[in-house]
Amino acid sequence: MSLSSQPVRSVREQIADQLRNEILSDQLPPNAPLREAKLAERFGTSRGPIRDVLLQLTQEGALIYKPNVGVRVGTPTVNEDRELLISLRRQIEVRALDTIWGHLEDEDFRAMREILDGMDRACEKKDMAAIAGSDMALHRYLIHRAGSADLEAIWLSIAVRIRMTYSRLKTFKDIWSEHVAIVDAIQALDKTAALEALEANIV
Amino acid sequence: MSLSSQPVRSVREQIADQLRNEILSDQLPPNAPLREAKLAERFGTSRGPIRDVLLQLTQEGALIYKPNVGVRVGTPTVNEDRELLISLRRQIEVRALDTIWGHLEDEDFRAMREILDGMDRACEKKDMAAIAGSDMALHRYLIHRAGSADLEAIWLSIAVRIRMTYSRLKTFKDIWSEHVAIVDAIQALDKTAALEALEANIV
DNA sequence: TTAACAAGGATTGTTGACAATCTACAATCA
DNA sequence: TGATTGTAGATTGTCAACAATCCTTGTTAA
Repeated sequence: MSLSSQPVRSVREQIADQLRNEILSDQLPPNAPLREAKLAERFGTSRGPIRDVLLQLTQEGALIYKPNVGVRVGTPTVNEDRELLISLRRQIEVRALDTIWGHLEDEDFRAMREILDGMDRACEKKDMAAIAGSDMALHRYLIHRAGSADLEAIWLSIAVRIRMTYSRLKTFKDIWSEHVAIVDAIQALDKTAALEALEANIV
Repeated sequence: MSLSSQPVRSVREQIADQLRNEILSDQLPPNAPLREAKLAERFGTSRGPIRDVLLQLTQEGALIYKPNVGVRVGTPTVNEDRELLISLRRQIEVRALDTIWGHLEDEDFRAMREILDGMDRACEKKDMAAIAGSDMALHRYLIHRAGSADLEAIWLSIAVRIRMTYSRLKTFKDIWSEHVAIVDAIQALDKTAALEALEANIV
């Protein structure tokens, strides 16, 4: 097949991804208001599709909706609640790893390496939105390959609320290295290393 | 204060609750299509608010959306995935119980008893939508009182996907009794009994 | 008989306009 | 001076109309 077989992504999906990444990377900081009309102008649509996106992101946990007032960027979950969410997220990711173990193909590793390449470039450019997006995309790829849309949706809802922080790492490159280690261990079929790398990454 | 202080529920919220209950009780069976125009007629609104509701329920996990085609009722999660969701749900509910333990007031027990009365009436009438709604409402009350909107949203997303089944119980009255036992144990501050009743209920 | 194509109807997606609600600020009153 | 009220502008919520897409059925060709 010589023609591209990339899935066509809907306008809604693209806008949602873009805004989610901006929220996850703090480009849109907690409590920042989002205005339908401005976003419609920014993305070249009418307000209708923007409303859909804002509603989706609200349900995902990225935004807080107030009737007749609008939506604002939500505050990340903290303290014990965050600990519980991290624990839940880990359980889902470990389960996904179990499910896909030994079943990934060359195409899968090609796709994950591609995500890592994007992350590498984002780290070079210190582009936090793209870093956050790649981070999310890699983990999500594994969940997605495990095949349960339900677990994937719940995982997303948790991941969005946790808001990964990168302050524990010294350099941008460390963000990338940590994720490379996960993929390397999976590809080498070293489950102990994969689980360790994965759980060390979700904190 | 002699005037009612009941919170006003938005039209969207009321429609979402009604449809969710119908889905949870199988009145709207898996794979059944939902049509915007028909629902708009049924609820006396335009299609816009209905689209909002359908999008919300889709994100919650009750509906499956297909671009340009519409939404259908989702299929409950089964097998190992369901086991994991039940485990996650239990962890969230146990955490909520910890958080509220010893802090509930007379007003809370009045509210929960009121939900149980509604469940009792629903059982008499064998009204599955109302039973499912009461079941959800009681558990959700506890989560809500624990004070984390994030955990509440994730809990809802899990609960909707699990779809409680009542076939393990002999009579409609058993459904109610099982929930009475939970509230009784909480009110008596008997934590062991509360945890046992709660976990036995979520299967 | 089966597969491919065309057409009509059903339904969703988008748009712009109007109605409803909220917020911020100024003016007035006690 | 602080509290209350009124007003204007910003923004969301809803509506109806039109555009786009899909599904179903019927027809035709191999």
